[in-house]
This record gives sequence, structure tokens and C-alpha cells, in this order.
Amino acid sequence: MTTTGSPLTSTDKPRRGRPRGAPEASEARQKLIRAGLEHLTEKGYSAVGVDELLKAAGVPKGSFYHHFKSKADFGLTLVTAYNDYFVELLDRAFLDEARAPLDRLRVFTDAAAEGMARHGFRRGCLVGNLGQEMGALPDDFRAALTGVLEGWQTRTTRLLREAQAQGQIGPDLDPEALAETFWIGWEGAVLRAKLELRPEPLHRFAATFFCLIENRSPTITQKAERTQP
Amino acid sequence: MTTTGSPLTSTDKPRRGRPRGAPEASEARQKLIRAGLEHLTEKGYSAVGVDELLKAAGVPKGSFYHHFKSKADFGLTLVTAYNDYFVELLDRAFLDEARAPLDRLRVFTDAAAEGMARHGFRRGCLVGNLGQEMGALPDDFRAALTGVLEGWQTRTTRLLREAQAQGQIGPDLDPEALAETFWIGWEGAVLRAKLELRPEPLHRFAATFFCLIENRSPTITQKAERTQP
DNA sequence: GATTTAATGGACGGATTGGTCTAATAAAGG
DNA sequence: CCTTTATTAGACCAATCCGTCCATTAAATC
Repeated sequence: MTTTGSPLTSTDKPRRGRPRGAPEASEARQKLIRAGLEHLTEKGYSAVGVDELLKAAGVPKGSFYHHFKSKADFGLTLVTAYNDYFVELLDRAFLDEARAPLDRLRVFTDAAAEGMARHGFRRGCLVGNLGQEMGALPDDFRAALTGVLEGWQTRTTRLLREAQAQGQIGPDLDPEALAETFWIGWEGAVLRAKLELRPEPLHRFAATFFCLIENRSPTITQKAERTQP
Repeated sequence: MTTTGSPLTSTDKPRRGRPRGAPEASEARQKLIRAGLEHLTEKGYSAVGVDELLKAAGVPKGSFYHHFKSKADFGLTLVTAYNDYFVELLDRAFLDEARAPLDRLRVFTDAAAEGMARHGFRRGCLVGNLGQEMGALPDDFRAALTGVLEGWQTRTTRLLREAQAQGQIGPDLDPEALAETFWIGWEGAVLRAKLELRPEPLHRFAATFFCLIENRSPTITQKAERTQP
């Protein structure tokens, strides 16, 4: 029970053949993911063929199906990769204690707008793209996508709670509801910016959202959601 | 210059062969459009094949390419058909003078939510779907889609102006900016509702939007868009 | 009935789809 | 060197893609 040890304790295992390089570090795998993100954020899942990705990444088909068991599996991998990248962007903005909470949200929206501008507003949000294609996607995408959005929203809720604790937004507002509204609208803004190839939709929505929560008369509450008359 | 008259004056022309039936009334054409709307609002443009539509509509391929010169042409036809249907829905709600302007907007959002519910939240907005796929679509789609959204926004702007004239929303608000924000966010809400297969995103966004414009302290203006400091 | 045009019906075609398969190469331990 | 496993390489496959083609049927005028 020493050498043929169970795969559970993976640290001290001198296995036989060529070692699996760092699980995610394979160059081909990374190039495929990069190409996938570029193409899918621009054209969506259904419109992008595997061969197209292979050519873009300069990788043969054998590698693709070695690292991913199907196009769908690859797509799900892209979702987590995109989420990793995005959460980092989000946290960098949201956890910057040097700024006031609401300013951090502004930092994020500005950064995201710059990001879209860098690609000529031709690339949207992978989550939004795939969400709209759900009808044509394998079912596990749904949970993956909603889960990702939940994560973004949770972070935003925390930020807004902090803003509330610091009195930057009224105590009558519901941070969770606001965070949900923010991401609903922001995805819409990204879609629109991509359609019109310009940043105005992003700015418009951000401006309205900030106007909604800043300096509001405390008599207007968001929490009360229309009790029946 | 009587019988072979130019095609410009089309009323009194006893042409030779079988007359082109009502230009849009062909049964096959209509069945194709109906099937197209169902399938494309659910799965998007790229994910739906022509053959799939033919089977759904019970129409042979010859008919399809007789009525439409390509799949793209068919797609553009769908956009206008969808717009026609949608504008009617919109006007029915927005022009109902028996109600206060803001209530009419509420009537629309409720009706739209019901509409999505009828199809199990599996169908989204054709314009939103195609917008997200723009990267994979022929270029003329862009103008068509933005034009459609502009039309919806114009109607909404008029409605909000009326609301403003009647004092239902503050005189400090900018109806045009509000209308734009509404459609940015509403498309996001539809996308989210389709992803999560439930109406809450629609309700959440609508509630927030109404809360934004109703009963607001007149000191907060939407028009002032951050002059530089 | 002959002619002309509209519309249907579906076989067919070349290109592309996602995916499989096998051979070759690489990198490690024995 | 031999074995074992990882990875690359791309030929190949059945299915589907969008679109063309032509023969047939339908409905009108002459």
C-alpha cells in the first residue's frame, strides 16, 4: 500500500509514464481557451466552429479532444475561465478600501467600458452571450451561467452593504435587490453597446443607476415591493 | 403605353401569368415566418438551420428560396415581422388614454411578462437575440436592429413626456434618457428571465425603474450628466 | 387550349459541422 | 532499451449546413 497509492493523496506519487504536466498549464489548452474567449464573446457559441478555433489557436484537432471531451465541455471550461478573469477584475475594483464603496463600483463600470472599447465594442459578455443561446445549449450551461452571475451579484451586494454602512446610500434601500438590478441592466447595456458599437449605453445605464442610489430622499424605499392595495 | 405600363403604377395592371397573390399573404410564407419567430427567439439565428424551419413549417425548400433569397434575407424579414407584432403590443398599451401614462407602461411590462410565461420563459426577444449574435451576422442586421429599438424608444419617450406633462414624473427628468435606460435594462431583464426560466428579473427591473421615476425628490435630476469637475 | 408567371416539391451538391481514430512524438520510470 | 503515459498531428467520417436546380402543379391572360 505504498507505491500504487490511491489517487487521493496526489503529492508523493512517482507514476509510471510521462507525467501529466500542470493540469491547466498546457500551452495548447491555454491557447484554445484564449481563442475561445475571443471568438465566443464576439459571435456566441453556435456560430463558432471547432475548426475555426483550431486555426486561430494554431493547434491540431487531436489536442482539442485530448483536453476537452466535447465542444460543450470546452464551452463550460470557458465559462469558468471567463469567471476567473472577471472576478479578479471585480475584486480589484470592489475591494480597494482606499476608495469609497460607490466609487469602486464606478471604477468597475469605467474599466469594463474601457475593456469593451479596446476591442471596438465587438466583444460582449460571455455569460450574456451564452445566456441568450440557452435554448440551443446543453442543459448544464444554465446552472453554470446563473451560478456565475450569482457570484458577481453577491460581491456587489457586499459592496452596497458597505456603502450603506458608511451612509453613502440610504438605509431604506435593499442592497441585494439593487445588486440584482445592476447586473440585469448591465448585461443589457453590454448587449446594446455591442450592437451599436459604442460606449453610450454603458454610460447611460451606469449614470441612471448611480443617480438612483445616490442622494435619494429617504422617503422612497426600494425594499417595499408593492404590497397589495 | 397602356397595358405594358411601368411597374411603378401597380394598381391597374392586367399582367400575363398567374398573379402574385397578396405579397405577404402566401400561406407558406406565413408559416415560415411563424416558425422562424418561434425558433429564433428561442435559439437564435446561428443555431437554427433552414431545414429545421422547413420541417416545423411543413413547407418544402423550394418555397423557402422562392420567398426569401437567403437565410439572411429571411432573418431580416423576421425582424420586421417581429417589430410589427411588437409595436402593436406597445401601442395598445401606450396609447390607452383611459389610463395614466405610467400605468400604461406598467400594462406593457405586465403583458410582456405574461407573454414570456406563456412559453415557459424559453423564448426571448428576437432583437436581443440577434443583437448578441451580431458578430456572426451580415452587416445590414445592425441597422435593422438599432432602428427597431429606436422605434420602441421613441414611443416610450412620448409616453414619458406625457407623464411629465401630467405631473406624474418630475419635470427634472429627461424622458429620452429614461426611455433609453428602460430599453437597455428591459432587454437585460428578458435575457435574464430566459436564462433563469422565471419572471423575477422582469419584475425586479420594472419595480426598480418605476421606483426611480415615481415620486422622486425634484432636487435629483437625471438630465445633468456629470459636467466635468 | 396555349401561354405566361407563381409557387410547390424535393433531389442534389459542395462545404462545413462536431467528433473519432490511429500513428507519431515526447517525456518520464523501470 | 523497454514500457508506460501524455500529447500532438491530421486523415477521415457521418451528419448537417445553406443553397441550386429542375420538374411539376396552379392560376391567371390571351
